[in-house]
Amino acid sequence: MKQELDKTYNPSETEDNIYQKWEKSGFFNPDNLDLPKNAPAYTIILPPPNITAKLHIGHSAMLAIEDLLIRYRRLSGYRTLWVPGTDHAAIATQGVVEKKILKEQGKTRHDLGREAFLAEVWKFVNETQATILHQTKKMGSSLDWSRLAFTLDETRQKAVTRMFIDMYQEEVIYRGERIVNWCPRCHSTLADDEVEHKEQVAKLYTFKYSLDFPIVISTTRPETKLGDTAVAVNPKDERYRRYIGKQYKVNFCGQELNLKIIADYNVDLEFGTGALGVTPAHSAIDWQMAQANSLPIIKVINEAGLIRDGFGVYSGLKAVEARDLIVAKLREQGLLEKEEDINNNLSVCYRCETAIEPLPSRQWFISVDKKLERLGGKSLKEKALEAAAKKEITFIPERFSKSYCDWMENLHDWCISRQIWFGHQIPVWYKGEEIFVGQEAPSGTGWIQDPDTLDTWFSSGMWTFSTLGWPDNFKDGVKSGDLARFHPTQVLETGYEILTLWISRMIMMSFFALGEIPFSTVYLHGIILDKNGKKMSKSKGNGVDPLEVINQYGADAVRLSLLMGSTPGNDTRYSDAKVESKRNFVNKLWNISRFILSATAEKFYATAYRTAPAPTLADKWILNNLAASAKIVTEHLENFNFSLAAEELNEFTWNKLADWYLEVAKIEKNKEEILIYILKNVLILWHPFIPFVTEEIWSNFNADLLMVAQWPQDIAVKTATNEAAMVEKKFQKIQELVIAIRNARGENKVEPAKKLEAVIYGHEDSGLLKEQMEIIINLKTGLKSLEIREKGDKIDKAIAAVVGGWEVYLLGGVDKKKEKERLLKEKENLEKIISLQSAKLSNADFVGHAPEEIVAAAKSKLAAYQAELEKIVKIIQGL
RNA sequence: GGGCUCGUAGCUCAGUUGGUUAGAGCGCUACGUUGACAUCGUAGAGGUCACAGGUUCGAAUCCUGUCGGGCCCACCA
Repeated sequence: MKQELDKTYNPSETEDNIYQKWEKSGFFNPDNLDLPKNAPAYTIILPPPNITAKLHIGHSAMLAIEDLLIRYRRLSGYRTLWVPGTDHAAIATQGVVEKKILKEQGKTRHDLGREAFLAEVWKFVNETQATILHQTKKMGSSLDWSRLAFTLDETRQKAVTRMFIDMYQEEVIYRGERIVNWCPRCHSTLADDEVEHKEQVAKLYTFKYSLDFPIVISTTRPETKLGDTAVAVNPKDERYRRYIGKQYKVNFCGQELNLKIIADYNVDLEFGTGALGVTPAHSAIDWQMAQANSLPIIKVINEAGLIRDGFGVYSGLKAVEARDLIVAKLREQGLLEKEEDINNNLSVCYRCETAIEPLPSRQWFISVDKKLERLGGKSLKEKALEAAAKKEITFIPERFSKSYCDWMENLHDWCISRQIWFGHQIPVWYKGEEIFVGQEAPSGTGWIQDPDTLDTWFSSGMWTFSTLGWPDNFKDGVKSGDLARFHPTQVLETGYEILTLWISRMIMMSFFALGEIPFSTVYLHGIILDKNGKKMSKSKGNGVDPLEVINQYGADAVRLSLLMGSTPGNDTRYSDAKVESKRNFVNKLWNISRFILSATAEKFYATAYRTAPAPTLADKWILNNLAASAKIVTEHLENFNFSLAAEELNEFTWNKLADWYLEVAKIEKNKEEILIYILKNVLILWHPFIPFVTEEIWSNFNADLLMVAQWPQDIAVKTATNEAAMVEKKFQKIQELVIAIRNARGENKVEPAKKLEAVIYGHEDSGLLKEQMEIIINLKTGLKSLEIREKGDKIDKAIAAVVGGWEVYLLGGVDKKKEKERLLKEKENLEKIISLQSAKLSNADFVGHAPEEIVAAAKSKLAAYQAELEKIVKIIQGL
């Protein structure tokens, strides 16, 4: 039953219904798509949002881009899969819940105990997860919910455990002692990238260990000097060269130290005294020096940030207290030479901002350098670098390939154990000195599981294949099921800020598990800043809630505003005004459709959208433009130029279809088939960008779903190329003429009510039909009384406009004097342009070097200008 | 210290291997709007493409340098 559409589009009334319709259809799941057996797969695994909080507008941008890619491919006949999921975000989540129970119950996690605390975390996780999934659906995301995953669900736990065991057996995972970033408050290690640097003013103390020690050193942390085992100097430093290799016994504030003088290029000659006390246990760089020089390691500070036993009066003190005491003692002994303020960067925990204490500790590591048989004798690092170098994985924009490689080359072994409770517990069991690695404890009593959990990136690093059924779908090196059909995936789309954190890990994990890349293209989007160009953050309160914006403007408008006017890898600013303008466009499209459907009888609704009906001039023009635009849009989408694709479509839809063709269609008859044809194609082309409104309009005249229609990548251009060009030229002339008439009318300040008359002289080779001229000009200018005469007839009225081969005379309200002035000015302009153009053409280099078609264009342009000039000169003489 | 990035209209941004007169949206000005759309239409104003050199017949685009914004990494003993 034919129904008139509402005057304005109301997103909030339709979006939920449309989404339900999509879900019910089952087409989010590629298994339900009606496709030939050999249809190529197109897979994107959604970067799982952290379940620490609800989604922000940045997530919306991610969803908009990925859904665009997915919908475009689905329409293009791919076996399209987009897998949803969420990330347990171990440390971050535990931190949020710890804060929550401290606030609500006044308890710490230790008060609750591991089991009760984890129950609290899971409660929180389930609530947030529901919110996130709801928000994701509101954006219109065509995710296959039947494959929903969580980085810590049962399936993923199995996969993670298996990965750990495999890596342990290949000795990629090992247990070792290392300097780690230790947060004394969180009681956990932090990865290097979880450490933040805070600028501060620190005291730099310059002193001697004892009176009989020859070298003066500087430090900001005198308390750690209790564990010094060497003094390092730069080998180039003349001042200290003679000491290198010597051993000294000193008494430093009551502590006996054995100090060796070593040479190391890491020592900066300029800083302090150019000599550095080496404390292997409490500085990463000192640890390296200690390894290189086989120095003993003395631990001074414990996990609680207190001085350990065995350091006399200092034992049990906080590090800062010990520092004061030592400084006082040095001063008392006259050893302290200088005390000055310096700027330095304090390493702090990214969560609680507690100062990091570098400590040696037994942790689990993944070796990135171990050569592996399964990788043809190459290491994970080498394979990961090779993938980028050989362009097996390409980056968009390309510059991130360099960042990735730089980072990868400097990568050290990855510490994967964390001293927190929420996460994948390490599948290692201890009984005294015995150690067992496996899913379950071995038989026998007394086995205790390692209390630590895995770094959250361990499980998210496996995301492309743990979501596709690994390890069950991988036996004896052969993939099966989803893994065979969808891995490697096509695109990994995410923010550039986790290029190193996540992407690098996924690549290494995939090589280890499957020997292949996880994805072939990495598309990186920028950050959405607030309207002042500042990062959005909870503490600043400048975040934008996607649901609120969707409620106000509709999901389509939000999507389009995030997709347009932005380029990969570059940050963009969010503004309501932009969303509003996109909402206006959505409404425009709605009204275009409303007009077409109301002007079309129901029996035409079935018109095929794959073949174009036979056209008149204006029809040919719009069809050529549709075909050309479809081609350009497709190219832009293939090249990830979403913004340009949308701009092209916008230009076609608004400026060509609505502004010109629909106006023609109001006069010319029998356009129903062609209108439906165009509308269907326009809706398909727009669907990946604005799925809701397009599907809603489509449902008014189609029984099937738009989301599985056929992309017009090769719609026939009925006219030959040269004919298309001619059509375009003719139509352009009409457009120019119309605009000229409007201008003339405006300049002559003629009241529209006067219903101007005009006489238009046709040029013999303009190739336009009088009737076509009449229709369009009449319509677009409001000139009701229009007369078109053959050239040669004389008329003594003032000329208003000259366009191409056409002269327009307005029969009323023309001031001859004014007109002459105007024409003289135009003449002057033309002469200027002509002289410029001739100069250009007479330039031998231009003709010799510029492409032929540009030279030809310049020539014809010049000819056109000259013709027009002649005409104007003639008219001026007549005035 | 190393690296990346940006500087184009009042604002937010496009501009894809250098090529006719540099674009869009918003804002602004003027005019208009009786049946697709005021979430609208028509027209207009507004740009030394940060600056200075260079390469080229030709530069917003490539090179060098300067200034200014942003980001990342490392180090800060």
